[in-house]
Amino acid sequence: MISFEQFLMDDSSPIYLQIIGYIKSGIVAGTIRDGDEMPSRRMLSALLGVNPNTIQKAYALLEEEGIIHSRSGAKSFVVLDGEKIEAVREEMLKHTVLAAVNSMKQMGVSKTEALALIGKYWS
Amino acid sequence: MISFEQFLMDDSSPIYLQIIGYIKSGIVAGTIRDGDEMPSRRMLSALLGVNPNTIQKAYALLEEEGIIHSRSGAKSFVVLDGEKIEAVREEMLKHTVLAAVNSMKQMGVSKTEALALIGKYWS
Amino acid sequence: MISFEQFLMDDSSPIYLQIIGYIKSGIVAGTIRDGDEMPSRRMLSALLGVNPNTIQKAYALLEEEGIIHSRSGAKSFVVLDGEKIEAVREEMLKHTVLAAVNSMKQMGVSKTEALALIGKYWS
Amino acid sequence: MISFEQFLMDDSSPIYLQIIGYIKSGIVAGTIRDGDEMPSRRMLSALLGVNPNTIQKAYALLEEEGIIHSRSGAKSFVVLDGEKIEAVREEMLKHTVLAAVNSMKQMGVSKTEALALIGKYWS
DNA sequence: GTGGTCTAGACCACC
DNA sequence: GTGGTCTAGACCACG
Repeated sequence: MISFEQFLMDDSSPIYLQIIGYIKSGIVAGTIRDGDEMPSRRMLSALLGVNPNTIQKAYALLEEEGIIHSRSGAKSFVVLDGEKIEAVREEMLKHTVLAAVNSMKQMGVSKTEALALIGKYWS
Repeated sequence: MISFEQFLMDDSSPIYLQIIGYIKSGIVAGTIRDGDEMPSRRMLSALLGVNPNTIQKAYALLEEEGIIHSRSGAKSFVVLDGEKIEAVREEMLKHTVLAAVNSMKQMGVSKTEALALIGKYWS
Repeated sequence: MISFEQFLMDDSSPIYLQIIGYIKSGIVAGTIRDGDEMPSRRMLSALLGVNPNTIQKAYALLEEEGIIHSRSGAKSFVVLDGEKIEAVREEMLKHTVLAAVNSMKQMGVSKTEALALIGKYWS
Repeated sequence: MISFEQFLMDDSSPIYLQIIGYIKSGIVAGTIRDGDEMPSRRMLSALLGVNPNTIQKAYALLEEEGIIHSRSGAKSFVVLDGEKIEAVREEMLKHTVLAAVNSMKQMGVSKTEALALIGKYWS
C-alpha cells in the first residue's frame, strides 16, 4: 500500500496535480513499484482531508496515462514495466530541467553560471 | 521601442504573466534598459491577438512593481536603476532555480546528478 | 464440459456480462449444445482469477434466462431447445447489428459505404 | 457555433461520453469543422438540463484529445486539421465496425450472412 | 467494500 | 462573460 505520509499540500497548484506529481516522483525515486496497491479513493480522501472527487480526478488521469489500473469494485494497483518507468523518469526530469534551462537561457545566463546557481541553491 | 518579435505564447500559463516574464527576462538579459519605450497597449493587443484587458493587466502589474511608468495619454517607459535590476535578477533566478532544485530533490536526484542533467539538457 | 480456454477478458465491460456473452456466442455458433456441463463456480472463479461472486452473478442471470439449470450441490447444465437457440441468436445478432447500423448512420455513412466497411474490416 | 439540437440523450452510457460521441460523429459527418465555436459550459449545461461539471468533463476529454482548445476566460474552439479529422473518422469507424465484425465472427456468422444482416437492419 | 458518474453549488483566475 | 477547481453528498454497478 502506497503511503502518503510524506505528502505535503502545496496549495499553489491544483491538488489533483499535486497527487499525480507525488506518485510520479515516487516512481522516479523508486519508492513506488509495479504492483503496489493504491489507497482507495475514500480512504485517501479522508486521510488528506480532501473531497473524494478530487482524488477521483487524480486517479482517473493516472489511469489514462497507464500508470495505475482500476476496475469497478476492485482495488486499484500500480502497473509499471521498465519502459514505463523510464518514460516517467524521462518526462519528469526533462520537464523540470528544460523549464529551468530555457528560463535561464532567456535571461542570458551562461552554462557555468547555471551550474553555479544550482550549487548555490541546492543547500 | 521594446520588440515582441521573439515573444512566443506558451499557452500553459496566463498570458499576462507570460508578458511580464518576457519583460523581466529582457531586463535580466540586458536587452531591455532604462528609458526603453513600451509598445502601446492597443498596438501590442493587436500584435499578439490578445484581449486589450490582458495587456492592461500586465502593464498595471509592471507599473505596480515600479518597472514601467505610464502617464495617461502618454507612452509608457521602462524605469530601472541598478538596484531594481539586481532585485529583478535575484527574484527571477531564485524562483527558477529553486523550483528545479526542489523538484529534483523530491525525485531522489543527487546534487551531482542534477549538475549532470543541467549539462545534458543545456545545449 | 464447456471450455473457457478461448475466453479473453476484455476489461471494458463488466466481467459477468463478458461471461454471459461468451456463453451466448457459443450457443449461436453451435459450439455449446443442450446438455453441456458448465464448470463449477469455484473452478471457473479460480481459472479466471475472478471473484466467486462475479461468477455467481453470471450463472444466476443465465439461469434466469433459462439457459442453464442448476440444482444446489449438483452440477449446472445447459438446457436448450430449438426455440431458445433461435431466440438467443436473434437477440445477439439484432443487438450487434443494430448498434453498428445506428452508429454508422449518425456518422453519415451510407448503406453501400457500410457494406464496404464490413468487407474491409472482416478479414 | 455548434448546434446541439439533434442531440438525444441515450441514458445507457454516461452523458459525458454521449457528448463526446456526438461531437466526433459530427466531425466524421462533416457538420463540425475546424474553427467552430463550442457553446460555453454554462450555456450547454442549461440547454441539455445537465450539470455543468458533466459538460466540463466532456470538454476536458475532448481537449485532451486535441479536438477542442480552451483557454480560461476565452471561448472554446474546435481545432482540426486534415490529419486529425482522418484520425477521428478512422477511430470511430474502426471501433464500431470491428466491434460488430468480431462479435459476428465469434457467433459463427459468415461474411455474406453479415452483409445480409446489415442490409436487413439498415431499414 | 470498491470505482464511476452525476447533481448542486461555490470560488477563483482569466479575458 | 469564460474556463478550471473544489466541496458535499448522492446513486449505481461491480466484486
